[in-house]
Amino acid sequence: MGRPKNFEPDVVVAQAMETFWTNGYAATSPADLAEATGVAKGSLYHTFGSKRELFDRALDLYDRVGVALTDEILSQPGTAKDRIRAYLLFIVDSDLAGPVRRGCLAANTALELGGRDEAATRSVRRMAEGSIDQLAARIERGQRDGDVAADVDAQAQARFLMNTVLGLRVMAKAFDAEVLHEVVDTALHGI
Amino acid sequence: MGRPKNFEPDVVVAQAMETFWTNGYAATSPADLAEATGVAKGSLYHTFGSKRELFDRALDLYDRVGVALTDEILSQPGTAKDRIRAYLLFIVDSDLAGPVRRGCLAANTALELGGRDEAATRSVRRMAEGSIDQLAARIERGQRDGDVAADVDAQAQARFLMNTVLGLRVMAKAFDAEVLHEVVDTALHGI
DNA sequence: CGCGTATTTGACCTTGAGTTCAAGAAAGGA
DNA sequence: TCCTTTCTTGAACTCAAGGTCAAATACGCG
Repeated sequence: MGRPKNFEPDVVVAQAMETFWTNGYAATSPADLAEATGVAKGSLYHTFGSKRELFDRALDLYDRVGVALTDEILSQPGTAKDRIRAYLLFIVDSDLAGPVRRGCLAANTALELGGRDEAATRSVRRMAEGSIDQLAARIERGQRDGDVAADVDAQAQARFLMNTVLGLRVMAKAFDAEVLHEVVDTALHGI
Repeated sequence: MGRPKNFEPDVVVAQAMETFWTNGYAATSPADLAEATGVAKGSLYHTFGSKRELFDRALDLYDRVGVALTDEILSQPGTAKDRIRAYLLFIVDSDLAGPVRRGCLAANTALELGGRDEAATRSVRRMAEGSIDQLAARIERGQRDGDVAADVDAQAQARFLMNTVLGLRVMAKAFDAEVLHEVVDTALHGI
């Protein structure tokens, strides 16, 4: 009953995510979103309530995609060190591949809204903790497999690697591949 | 001749820097700046031309202060590793000390304007390269002093440390002292 | 003292952001 | 078929951002 939607909310969220990712939260206007999604402003508000709610859904999608991608890369065959290197290089290279250096939506959000916006800070923290857990799990598996020394503190290493990833996404805004790859190599010395 | 200024431009730039640092570039309005500095909007425009030019001067001040502070910390007595640790801890702790986690003005700018704004990207890159040079110089001094192994690549380590600093300033938005201190310790393993 | 110059200021202007809404359109059910 | 319901849409609204300006103000100088 009622007129059917003529767009897929999930698709719109994905398109909105791209727009927010490229421009940042504040610099993305409802008009931009309407143009990017092909859905009129009024419809967007009807479906999502507000710009902020749409953003929350976009951030959530970003998280889910990121977790899946991380999992896929880390679980391929190889030592922990190799897989984590592949993970870091993947981040660097996909960042460098696009026409615009967009960095990480979550990190961008942390810096743009973090501190003032309580909810945003919590989301970002939760996402970071998720990534840390994925990395720690892979390091622990490496210890069981015998390719990582037993005395390595997996949790500490994972946090450190998360920190490196965040650094890389900032560095990627201003430095080129050579420098970033060197940083990746240096960061991996501890594993 | 003519009416004298009744404010010190340098002081206003410093106050503007604080405001931009706390709120971000876009989220700081001319009205905010007028309130923070105690100077009317019209006067600000008369003296500085535009919000953007004021921001450029604020960023420049931030850079000069940062360079001086870094130099002071790195040149105090101790091994390279100890001094760099002190530097990292100083950044973390001063970030955590304030009521708001403001991170690094330069990094915030890089993420907020980087990519779209060519001039901002260049400024930030130049500032990062300056910090890298300071760190590299300190490591090389450590090698001459004999407290850093001769086979360490000072430039690569310095870039890596810069990356770590940027990561820390993002992490500081969402994590607490314990985690950040642990990251500092882990990052210093390579020196 | 009055004149020219440089500064100060709040009022004013334009533009666009974020949101709401009334009217119309497309479905199913009676 | 007409009605109800749900969705669509551009117009319209409010508010504030970023910037301009004319009038008022304060100094040095002849």
